[in-house]
Amino acid sequence: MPELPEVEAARVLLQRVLRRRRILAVETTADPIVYAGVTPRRLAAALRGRRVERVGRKGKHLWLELDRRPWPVFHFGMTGRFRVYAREEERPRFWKLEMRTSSGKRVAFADARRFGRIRLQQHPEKEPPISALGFDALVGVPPAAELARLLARRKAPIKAVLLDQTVFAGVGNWVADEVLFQARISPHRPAASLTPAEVRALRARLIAIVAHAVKVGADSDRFPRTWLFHRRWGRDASAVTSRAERIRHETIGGRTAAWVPGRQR
DNA sequence: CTCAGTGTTCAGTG
DNA sequence: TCACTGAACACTGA
Repeated sequence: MPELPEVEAARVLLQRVLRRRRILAVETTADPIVYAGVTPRRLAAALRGRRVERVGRKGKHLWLELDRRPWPVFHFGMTGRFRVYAREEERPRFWKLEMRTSSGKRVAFADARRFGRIRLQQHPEKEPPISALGFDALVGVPPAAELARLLARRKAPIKAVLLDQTVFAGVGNWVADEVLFQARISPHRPAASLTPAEVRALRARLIAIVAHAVKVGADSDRFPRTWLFHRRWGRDASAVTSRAERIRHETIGGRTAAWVPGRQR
């Protein structure tokens, strides 16, 4: 579930469970793919006994700020998630790391598909991949004039540019489609072809969509019924919006785009 | 059995 | 050098 709103929901959850608490015990698995450049032994040693001061996030990356560096950095890939529970038997399937806290709770990072990554870094925000990100789509969206300047240099389809994390950090496939749907812009439009009014609309919808999704804890049942989100899944040729407009599915920028030709120009 | 998929990276092309 | 495209990655679930 991991675009910015889902990762922010995880950040809030972890902050609630871990903040100002000590990590008493750490369990690891041997997964050389998800463990990116760090051994289970080093990761456990870095975490055990540490106090969590706060939990940080930029784009789709999340990290724990401990009372001593280095810090663990998590990327969720397609299927990464955190779970909080009380007993070992409740450990989620595909768990990669479990921390037990001074409150007795357990926190695990799990990832079925293994596109997720766990790193150990001295200064996460100053090192790749986080240092290469653009503005954060929740707290860092620039003024319309500056955003227009960024887009003016790009001739790729706006859908592809929205997914470019070096520009819009945190935007993923469903957020990008939702923004273009609500702003009434075709995903095929070269980014540089957007008018100033369209850039303003795109910016306003991005801010509103991300803010709402975060406010409801990324619980999609609480997204407005008019959102494309509820109807975009599965390449269903008969899919329609809440106003009975036909939804088209096609590959743009290497991803499935769901959009409404009758409404997006 | 086949295919799509909430993401990123890398090789190849122009 | 840079922007862009498409394949590859690993695995589940429909």
